[in-house]
Amino acid sequence: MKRPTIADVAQRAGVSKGAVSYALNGQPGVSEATRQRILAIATEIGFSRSSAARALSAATAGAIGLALCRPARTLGVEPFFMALISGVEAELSSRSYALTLQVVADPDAEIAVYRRWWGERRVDGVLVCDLRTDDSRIPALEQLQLPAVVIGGPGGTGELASLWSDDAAALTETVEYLVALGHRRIARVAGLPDLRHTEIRTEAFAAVCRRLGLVDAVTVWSDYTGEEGGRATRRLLSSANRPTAVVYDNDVMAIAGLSVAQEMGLTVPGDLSIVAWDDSPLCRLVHPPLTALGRDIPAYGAHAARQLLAVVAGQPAGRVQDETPHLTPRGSTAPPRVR
Amino acid sequence: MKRPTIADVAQRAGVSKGAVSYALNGQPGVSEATRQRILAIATEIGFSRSSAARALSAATAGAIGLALCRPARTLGVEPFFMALISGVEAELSSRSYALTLQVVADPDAEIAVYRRWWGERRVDGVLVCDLRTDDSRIPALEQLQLPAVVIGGPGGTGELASLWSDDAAALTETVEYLVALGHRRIARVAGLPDLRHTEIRTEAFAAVCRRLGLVDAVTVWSDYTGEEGGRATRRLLSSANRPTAVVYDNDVMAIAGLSVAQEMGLTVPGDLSIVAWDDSPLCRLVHPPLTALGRDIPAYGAHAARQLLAVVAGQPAGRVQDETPHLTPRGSTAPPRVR
DNA sequence: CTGAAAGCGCTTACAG
DNA sequence: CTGAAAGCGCTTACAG
Repeated sequence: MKRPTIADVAQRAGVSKGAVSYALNGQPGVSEATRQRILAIATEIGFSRSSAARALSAATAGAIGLALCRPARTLGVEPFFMALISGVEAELSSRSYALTLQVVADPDAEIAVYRRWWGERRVDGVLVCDLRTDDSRIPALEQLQLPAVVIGGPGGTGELASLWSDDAAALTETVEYLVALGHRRIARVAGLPDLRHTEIRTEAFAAVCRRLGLVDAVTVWSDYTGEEGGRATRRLLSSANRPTAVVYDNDVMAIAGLSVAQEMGLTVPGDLSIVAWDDSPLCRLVHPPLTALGRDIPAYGAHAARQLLAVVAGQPAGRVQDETPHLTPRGSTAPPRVR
Repeated sequence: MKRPTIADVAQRAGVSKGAVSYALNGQPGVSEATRQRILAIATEIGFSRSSAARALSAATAGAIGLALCRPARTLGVEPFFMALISGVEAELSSRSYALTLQVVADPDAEIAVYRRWWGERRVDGVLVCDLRTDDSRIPALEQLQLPAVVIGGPGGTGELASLWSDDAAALTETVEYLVALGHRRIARVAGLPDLRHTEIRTEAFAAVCRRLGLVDAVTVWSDYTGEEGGRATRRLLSSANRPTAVVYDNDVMAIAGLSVAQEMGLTVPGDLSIVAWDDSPLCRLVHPPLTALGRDIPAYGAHAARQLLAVVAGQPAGRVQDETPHLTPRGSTAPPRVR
C-alpha cells in the first residue's frame, strides 16, 4: 500500500504543498473554506504526515522520552510505573505525541541514552524518574539543554522543571494516626537509601518521632522487592522490643511483611499494624486489606506530561506541587493489643 | 548546545558527507583506515545521526511500536506487561531500535493507532498483544502491510508472524498434577473469554477433565482483576459441592482467591489447593507461596522483538513456538484433606 | 576508494 | 490568500 504524501493531498485539492501544510497546522495562509476542503481530502485518502519529514523540517520530534532505571524484576512487580506510564500516555496521545520508552541499567547508561536521544533529535523532552541524592543526571540534562521534568523533589532538581508531592506531610500524618491509635513502637521499612524521596521520608519520620517522643522509632533499609521487605520485617519482628506498627515504602514490601507476620504467628492488626505506601489494587488483594498511603498515579503522570509539553513549548521551568498522598485506613491497622 | 551533524564530522575528517555515511553504516565505499578515523571523530564530538533525517532518507523509522489495549487499572497490577516490555527493550536497544508505546482503549482505537503509525512512518513494525478470537486487528495489519509479530496463538494470526507458547500442554500438565495429588473437583477461574489464549486453555481444560473423568470440572469467567477473581472464588467456594482445587488464569486473581479462601475460614492447601498462571514475584509474596505456571517473560519479549526485527528485515513471517510454561509447586497445593 | 548531487516529505520565510 | 523554492540532515545511486 502506497502511503499518501502531502503532494497527493495538494494535487487532489488543486493547491500547493505549502497550502496543505498551513491547513494541517492550523496556520493562517489559507481560507477557511480551502482549509476544510484540504482536511476533508486528507482524511478521505487516509493521509498522516510523515513524522520523520516533520521532525526534520520543523525540528520537533513529536515524541517524549522516558528512561526507566530499575532492574527488570523490580520494574515488573511494582504497579507504580505502569500506572504512571498510562497517565503520561493518556496526556501525550491526546496531543498526538508519542512516548519513547527505554529501560536502562544505571544512571550512567541513562545519561548516555539522553545524550543519544538529544543527538538523534529523537525526543523533544524527557521525564526523569527516581530522583537521587546528588543526582548526576541533573547537570547532564542541564548541559544538554534537553527539556525535562523531574518527577521528584522538592530539592535536588537544579534548574530543571519538577513535579513533586509532599511525602513528608503524608508520612507525618501516618505516624500521627498510628500514635493516635496507641502505637509507641513504630518502625519503617524504607526503599533504596540513595533515592531522594527515601531521604525526605526518612527525615520526616525522624522529625515526627522526635516530636512525639517515640524513642523506639527505627528505620531499616530495603530495595523495594518483596524478598528484602520480608527479610527486613522478619528482623524487626524478631527483635526483643519489636514494633507494634510498621510503615513500608511501597506496597510490595508491605504485602511481603504481612505474609511474614502471619508466618510468624502474629495477627494483623492485633499484634502488628501495617501501612503501605502506594495504594495499588494489590493492597486490597490480601487479607486483611492494607491501610495505605495513596494518590492518583495516572493523574500524576498526566500532570508531568502536561508540564513537560509546556517546557518543550518554551515556558519557564517551574516547580509544581502535585496532590499530597492521603491515608486510606483499612483492615491492617488498629490499636495495639496490650501484651 | 549545537548538535553536530554529519557535515561537521565530514569537515573535521576532511571527507565528503557521503563518506561519513558509508563509514557509519559499515558499508563499502571507504577504506578501513578512513572509516576508523571517521568513527573516532564522530565519537569525539558526540555525534549521533538525526533519527528524523535517517528515517526520511532511508525509509526506516528505527523504532517499533507496542499498543497496549487494557484498562489502566488492569495494566498496572499485572506484572506481565512490564516484564514483557523489559525483555523487548533489552533486545531493541542492543540493536539501537527505540520502543514506541501507546495505551489504547479498545481494538478499534488500536487499529487507528496502527494506521496512523503506518501513515506517519513512525514505526517499522509492531508487536501485537492479547490476541482475540476473530481478531479484527489481524486483517487490518495485513492490509496495511505493516510488519508485525503477534504474541499469541496458535491459530487466528492470519498471514502474520507469530510467537506462541503451548498453554494447552501447560494446563493439561497442571490438571494431571492435581489429579495425581488426589483432587477430583477442580475449578478454573478464567480470564477474559474473548482472548484467544483463554479459549485455548478452556478447550484444553475441558479435554483433560473429560479424559480423566472429572465430571465436576467447572470454568468461571473473570477479567483478570483481583476484585473479579475474588468474587469468582467466593462463588465457587459457596457452592454445595465446592472444588478442592482452583486454577487461576493469572497471579493477581490467584492471590485474591487465596485471600477469599482464608477469609472464609478455609485452609490453603488443606481445604483448597491454588495454582496461579504467570509466576511473578507476587506468587512468593503471599503465605503460603503459590504454586504457579511460569516461564521467562522477558525472554519471551526479547524473542518477539528479535522475530519482529527479522520480519522488518524482510524475512518470511513464521510461526515460532516459545518455551512451554512449567509448573513450580509451592505451598499452595497439596492432597485434599478428606472431609 | 571518493565526491557531487538528487531526493526523502515536510515546513517556512519570501514574493506575488 | 496563494505559489515557488530553499532547507532540515541524512542516504544512495552515479560518475570519476
